[in-house]
Amino acid sequence: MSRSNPRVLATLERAGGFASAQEVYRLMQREGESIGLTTVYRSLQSLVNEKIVDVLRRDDGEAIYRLCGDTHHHHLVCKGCGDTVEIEGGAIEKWAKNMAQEHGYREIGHTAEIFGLCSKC
Amino acid sequence: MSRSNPRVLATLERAGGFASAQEVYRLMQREGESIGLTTVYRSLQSLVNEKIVDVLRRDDGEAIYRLCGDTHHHHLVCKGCGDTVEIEGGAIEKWAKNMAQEHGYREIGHTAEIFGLCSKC
DNA sequence: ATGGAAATGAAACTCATTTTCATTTCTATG
DNA sequence: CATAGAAATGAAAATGAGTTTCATTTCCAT
Repeated sequence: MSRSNPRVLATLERAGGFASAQEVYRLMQREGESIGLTTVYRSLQSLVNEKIVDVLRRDDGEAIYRLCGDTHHHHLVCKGCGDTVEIEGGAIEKWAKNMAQEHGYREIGHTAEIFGLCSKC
Repeated sequence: MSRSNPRVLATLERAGGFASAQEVYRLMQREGESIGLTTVYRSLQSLVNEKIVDVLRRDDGEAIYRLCGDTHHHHLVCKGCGDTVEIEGGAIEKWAKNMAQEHGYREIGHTAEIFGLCSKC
């Protein structure tokens, strides 16, 4: 198993805590850091597993990685500019739990994202 | 410009109103329909432009197409056997609308899936 | 008919992401 | 210190979704 390369995390932070793997890679290259694209992907993957980083998808399907706080939350993403708001999902948690119970499911997880156009777009 | 091929729409309907382009294509092939992958993509694209169909993204980034207006529902998926239950999401709809309004977002859509282990697994 | 516009699909292409595998770097233990 | 095994690394090849190109076919309107 690979562990997350700290330089990747540092770069993601420097990028405003929001970038795709390719962007992180290009950024590191441009700043003269010697690293392989494979390692960038692996590190981001590890950061996701360690729940230090969150993955979302751009409209074109490219994965974007984003530093996130530890409270479990959901996202409100603008389809226009990609701006993201972290939101509480109390209602969702309950809904998920209810639905799961109703159908006899255990060890529940869920995903929920809202997307639309922000006031600026 | 191309127009949407009615057989593609029919197949998407038959698929439960919810499938990726590749799935629609494979389904048509399996059922002996003669069609090219390109046409499937073009037709789905047109259906999206005509707002007959909606696009979402799977977790792996693959685009999935969904009939609009179709009373929209969510899925409860078993991580073990892949069994899927379609569920109502009234609570989610309200939550999404509220959150969006609260942050000044318009033209809202959302995704929400629950996953866990079913009673058999 | 017939000429042009729209539709079609095979194949080549793009591009993000994953896999493979040989090499390098650590690290624990003798 | 030596050194063997484990983990990390990255170049290159592979994968797979989606797009583009272009030659061919199908549709119509005249």
